[in-house]
Amino acid sequence: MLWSQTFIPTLKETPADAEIVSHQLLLRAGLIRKLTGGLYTFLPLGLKVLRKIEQIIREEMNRAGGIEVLMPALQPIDIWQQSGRYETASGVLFKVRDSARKEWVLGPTHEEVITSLAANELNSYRQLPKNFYQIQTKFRDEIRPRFGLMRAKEFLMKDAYSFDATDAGAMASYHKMYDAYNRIFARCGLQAFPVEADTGVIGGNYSHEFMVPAETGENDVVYCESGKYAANIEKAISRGPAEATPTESSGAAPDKFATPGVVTIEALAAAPYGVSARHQIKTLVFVADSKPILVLIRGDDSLNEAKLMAKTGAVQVRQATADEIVELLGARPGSLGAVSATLKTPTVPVYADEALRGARGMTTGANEDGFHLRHVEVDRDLKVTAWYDLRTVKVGESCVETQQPLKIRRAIEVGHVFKLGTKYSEKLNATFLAEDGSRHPAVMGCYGIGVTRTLQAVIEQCNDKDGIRWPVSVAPFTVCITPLTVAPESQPMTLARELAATLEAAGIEAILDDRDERPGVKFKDSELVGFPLRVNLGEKSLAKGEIELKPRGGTMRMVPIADAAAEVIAWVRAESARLQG
RNA sequence: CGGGACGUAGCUCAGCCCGGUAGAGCACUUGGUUUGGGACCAAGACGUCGCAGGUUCAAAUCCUGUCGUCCCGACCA
Repeated sequence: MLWSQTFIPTLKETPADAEIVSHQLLLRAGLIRKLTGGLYTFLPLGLKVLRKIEQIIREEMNRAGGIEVLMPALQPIDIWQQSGRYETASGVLFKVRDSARKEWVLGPTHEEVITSLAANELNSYRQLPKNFYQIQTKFRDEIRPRFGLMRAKEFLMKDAYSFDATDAGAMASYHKMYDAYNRIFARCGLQAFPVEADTGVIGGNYSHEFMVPAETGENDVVYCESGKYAANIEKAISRGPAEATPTESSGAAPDKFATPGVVTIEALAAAPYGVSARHQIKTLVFVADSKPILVLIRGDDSLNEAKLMAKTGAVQVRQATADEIVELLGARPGSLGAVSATLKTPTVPVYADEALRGARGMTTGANEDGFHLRHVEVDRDLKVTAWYDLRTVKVGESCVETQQPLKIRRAIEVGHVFKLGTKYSEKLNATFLAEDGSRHPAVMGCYGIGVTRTLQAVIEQCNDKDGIRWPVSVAPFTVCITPLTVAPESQPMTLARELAATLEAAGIEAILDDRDERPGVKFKDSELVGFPLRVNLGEKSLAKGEIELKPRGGTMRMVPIADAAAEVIAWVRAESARLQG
């Protein structure tokens, strides 16, 4: 491929609306251009990388027994109503109407479609297990598109769905995908690792996310350095708070005292009150599926809303408004409590974090503006509807596996595997006949990879001050051949054309920079775009009978003209071998 | 949807406070000189100052509204 014959609009300056380095480099290296927020055009080089990642995914999915299909992006709403997600996922659903005013959705994911297919086509245990996958554009009405391809309204996703006759079979399918994902990301040159994850709107009961460590990621991962424990912070557990919850009893009854103007944990912890956060009970009011609930957390902990949703089974949870709180409790935020005697509405459910079990000598709001209660004993003074682990794990807490201190780091989620169970197969009647003639819903799993996000994650992980450093497996071109003069019959250009032809014949993709530009421009561009190996053909070296090999980010090496092609091929083969998972 | 910032040439930005001729660098066109790390000289082309109202003799500049973009929070591959 000749550079002049394709389209690589590099930018010397950083576009103003790109915040993170991978987004900046996507634009500067001429891989993508924005149409509008959350929607991007892939330019030739970006598309080449995308196709390479797709191909790696396809190879590994096929190797793991996946069967490729292609489902409609435009979907009827009835299957979404049947699964119940027309409501629960309505926040991300793009809805469109046809000329007859009939409503459709643009698929954000395909459990409904594939399960409908399975309902019709998979009727016998003899047909199971099956794992269908596709690589397709997804549409999500993201509340806030962000960071270029990281969170877009439209993005390319590989999604796979497994159907098994038994739970054990479903676990086996799950682990096949888990292993395939590890290979896929390794082959893409990414350092990605699986962590335990919350299942969210998709539902199900077992799940891992594949995370790429990066400061710009949108997730916090809690992990133990032993490697024995890693989980998304939404799901993570520990052996509890570093400091124990107070349990010593003074025997005194709850005592109301005036705290004018005190509406925060910090204010109550400060003089003249001096009630440390650990001795306070934080009372939060939420509306869960339209019903108010009270949530109790130790004063120095923070609530994990994902856990709240998961544990209570609520589908939609939001914080109550100030007006709703006053109506429910008769006081404003800052003076709220759950002590039974102070509750205006005693029937309201009270969910308490495990860390508060047996707590005594606590202080909490009196449900009267400007007053708190002290000497509160949870078991004696409160009626707790249910105890759950609701707190967010903090750095340094003890690992449940090893008791070592836990760490937290930011990461980008590039893949997610779920064991779904029979949630969708039951709702959409995907049942099969077992050997004994009994009918059962298929046991399902679903498995996603954000292909476009993976592309950007590679850039986020592989770059330096000069630009991108593509792993050979996904580089748009493996070799950039750079003649320093481009007159058609010049020696550099003649040798460049020969080398390009030889590499092509060896199955190595090369781009020949035939632009009549000064060497500096060509060097800068090739480094910005990030081709793994550049071959310089300049009169200076050629006069000594040499050609220059410059690996991206490595040191230049001279090789005799006659050996150049063989040396390049050997280099590429060695690099490729390193990335074979 | 809440909070913040910003919309001026293809790109990066100045001008706005204090109203009065719309600017710079890069990119682009032409000619010349250069040619191993984003060249130089000269000439040129490129703008409804996001949009709509208002105030004013006069608005990029002041006021109101609106649209868009980016960042922080709730959502997710």
